[in-house]
Amino acid sequence: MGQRGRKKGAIGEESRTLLLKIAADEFAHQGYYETKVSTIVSRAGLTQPAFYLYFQSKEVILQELVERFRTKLFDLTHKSRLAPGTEIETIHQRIAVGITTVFRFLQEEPNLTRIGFIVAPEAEEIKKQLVALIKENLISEQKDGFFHDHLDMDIVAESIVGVIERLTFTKLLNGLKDPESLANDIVRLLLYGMLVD
Amino acid sequence: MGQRGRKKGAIGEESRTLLLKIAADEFAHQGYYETKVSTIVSRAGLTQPAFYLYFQSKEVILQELVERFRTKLFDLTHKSRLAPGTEIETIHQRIAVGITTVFRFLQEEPNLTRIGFIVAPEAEEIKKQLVALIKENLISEQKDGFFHDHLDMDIVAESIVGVIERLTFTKLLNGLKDPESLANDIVRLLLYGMLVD
Amino acid sequence: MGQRGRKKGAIGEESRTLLLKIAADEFAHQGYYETKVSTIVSRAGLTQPAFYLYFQSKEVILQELVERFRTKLFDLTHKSRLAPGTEIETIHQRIAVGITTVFRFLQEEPNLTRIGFIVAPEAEEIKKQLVALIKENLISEQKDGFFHDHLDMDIVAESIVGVIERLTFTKLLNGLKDPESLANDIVRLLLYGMLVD
Amino acid sequence: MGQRGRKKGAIGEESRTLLLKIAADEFAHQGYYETKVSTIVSRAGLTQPAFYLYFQSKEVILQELVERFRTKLFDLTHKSRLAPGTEIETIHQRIAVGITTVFRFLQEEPNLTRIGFIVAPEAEEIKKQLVALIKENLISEQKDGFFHDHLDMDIVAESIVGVIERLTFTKLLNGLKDPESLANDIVRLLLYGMLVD
DNA sequence: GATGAATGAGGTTTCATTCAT
DNA sequence: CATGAATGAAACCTCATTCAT
Repeated sequence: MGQRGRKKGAIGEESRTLLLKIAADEFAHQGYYETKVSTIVSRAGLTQPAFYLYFQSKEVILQELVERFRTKLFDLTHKSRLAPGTEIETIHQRIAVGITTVFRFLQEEPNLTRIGFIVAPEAEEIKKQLVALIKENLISEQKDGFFHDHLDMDIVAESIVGVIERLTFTKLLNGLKDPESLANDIVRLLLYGMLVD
Repeated sequence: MGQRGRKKGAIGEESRTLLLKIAADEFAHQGYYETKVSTIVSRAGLTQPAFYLYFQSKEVILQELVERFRTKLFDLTHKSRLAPGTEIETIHQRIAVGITTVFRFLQEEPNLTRIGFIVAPEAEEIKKQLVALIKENLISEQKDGFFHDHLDMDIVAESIVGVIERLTFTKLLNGLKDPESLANDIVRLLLYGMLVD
Repeated sequence: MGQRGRKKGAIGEESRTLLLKIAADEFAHQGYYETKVSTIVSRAGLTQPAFYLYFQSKEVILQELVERFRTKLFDLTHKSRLAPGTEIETIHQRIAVGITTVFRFLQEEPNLTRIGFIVAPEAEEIKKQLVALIKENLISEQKDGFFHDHLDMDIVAESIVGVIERLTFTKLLNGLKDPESLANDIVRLLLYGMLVD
Repeated sequence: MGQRGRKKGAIGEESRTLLLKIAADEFAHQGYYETKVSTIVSRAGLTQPAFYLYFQSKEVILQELVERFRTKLFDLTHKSRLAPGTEIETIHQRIAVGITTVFRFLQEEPNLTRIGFIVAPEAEEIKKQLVALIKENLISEQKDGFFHDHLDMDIVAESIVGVIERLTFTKLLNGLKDPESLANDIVRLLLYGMLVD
């Protein structure tokens, strides 16, 4: 399809996408309230009414970004759960892979990550869902005898999410560390503990 | 005491304190932007100009609350560091006590906690300071041979703060868990790990 | 007739007519300002620019509807005046027939009626013309000795229009009464009065 | 009370009253949609936010005016009903007095009248209430044998309101006729009819 | 004949903040 | 110490209308 081969409505779709991208950037870096529709459109080379051609309101565009984040995040965690680890994998490896996957996604979508974890009104809800998912996995592995019986997997799951969140913003998104090594750090710490025996 | 029996200035100080308390509540529960000066003053039984008698601006009153949080938090962690643990204490106990102290404070000041950890623009900075403090302690204990050499104490400190933050909001501030047991959970998890040997 | 069998322009005329009809409906029921061009075109299955293919502006389409109403209304009253009543007719009958004719038209064009009587900026002007017409008739009949000399036919004509307008909206357009009986009610009331002799 | 004797809040009350008065004028002459808050406040020598100090919205200030109209109108018709006509009064006089009272009020409040009868979304409702009130009176007088049995008092009441409305705008509010003579015209017409016996 | 895309202009409303008393 | 009254600034949003295809 040549440069004149634009599909019907292609240019509108482009504008919409552009607005979404810029909005994500603004929301991520300025927060909801400091993000002005006027800024978004002017960065897109458009005027204000154009914004309302594609989104009902400022709130709604945020929602769209949040849903995008939520969906991708849970799709991915779901998929990674189904992907059967090779038999040989140690539990360490299996968990590390899961966490790596999450980190990879967060790294690929830094703006959505800031939005979904911080800016969104539903941020807490999203994290809760993540906790629930992780907790499920942990419990099944606990039943399999991998983890101490006395561990409260709710607390552990919350902790993991707390750690992931913190390291995401302090080490991952600023390029200080990569997904793999971060995941490894976490797994090693949590599995074996800090104490010298 | 007659209507003129109030000590001069007392009532002003009272109003100021009241405004601060209400502002903390509003900021904590509505966030900065959804907190309206008009709401604060009306809850205080005052009028808008009265607000500006005590605080230069909405931003400034937030600052004051943030500084209050920061100061208390670091005073406390400082003091707790100086308080010499009994010789006999295990490392487990020593760390647990430190974390308990932090949790106790956060629990006593739930509004300031939300403000210092979430609402404040300097939230990240505050957490970084906390990380630094914890990291110092950890390194010294690592040098004393308590912890594995290979552990990156920066990551560990970040993780601890991440865990503390998360558990504060999901377990502590809503009364689901108390400081001691939370601290214990954390210490046990981090010191000994999850793995069955 | 195949899909290309339409006579050129036919479809354009159809669109124009459709837009007019829908606009009449919207103006009649929502008023001028609550009627949105976007609504009109979308109800017509068209897009906004299409609207401007047929009408210069929202104001102009209203004008066209108003003129349609005005023309029809005065055509009809004119014609009904020329149609010679049978010699035998009582004055009662003659007037009743005139009013019936008006009501019939208003009933057939409820939307135009609402527009011409309420929505149009020229509503007052239109009613004034109607008053003038009626007044002329009345005066000639007064000269013929049918009506009391002392009656101010200006007031009477205004009254008749007032009554017609009110009964149109409260009894005619909602189907509560038909043109004939309404006309009769009016004529009886005005000719013979309410009083028991 | 001297010129410095202003009661607390007096000046605010003045602004509010002024805004109401100007708004009434604007609504009456420009209609709701062509009335701009900016015009109202600038005519009052104020700025836009001042408007919202006294009224929640443009819609609400219209409502307040409408209610003012409605209340006054019905208060007055109520009172005039209770005021016992002298025994000696003819039915003609009694009715004329009632209509005169209404006209006097409409004349005193030309802006509210335009608002209540034309501009208000509830205009129709208000007129309906007026019709109901008049109808009641008429029926009781019909039972007393003053009026023909065959008259449908619903139609008559609607007619009276139609006439009042029309004559108000075409004869009363522009000073062409006074309340008394208008009322007389109406009563004479409706009671005795137009026909020469 | 019709559309996708966009805009100019303007309107209502909100809120932190200040002035004069 | 406090208030009544007001404002500057700006945000979001709507709508009729047009341009280029």
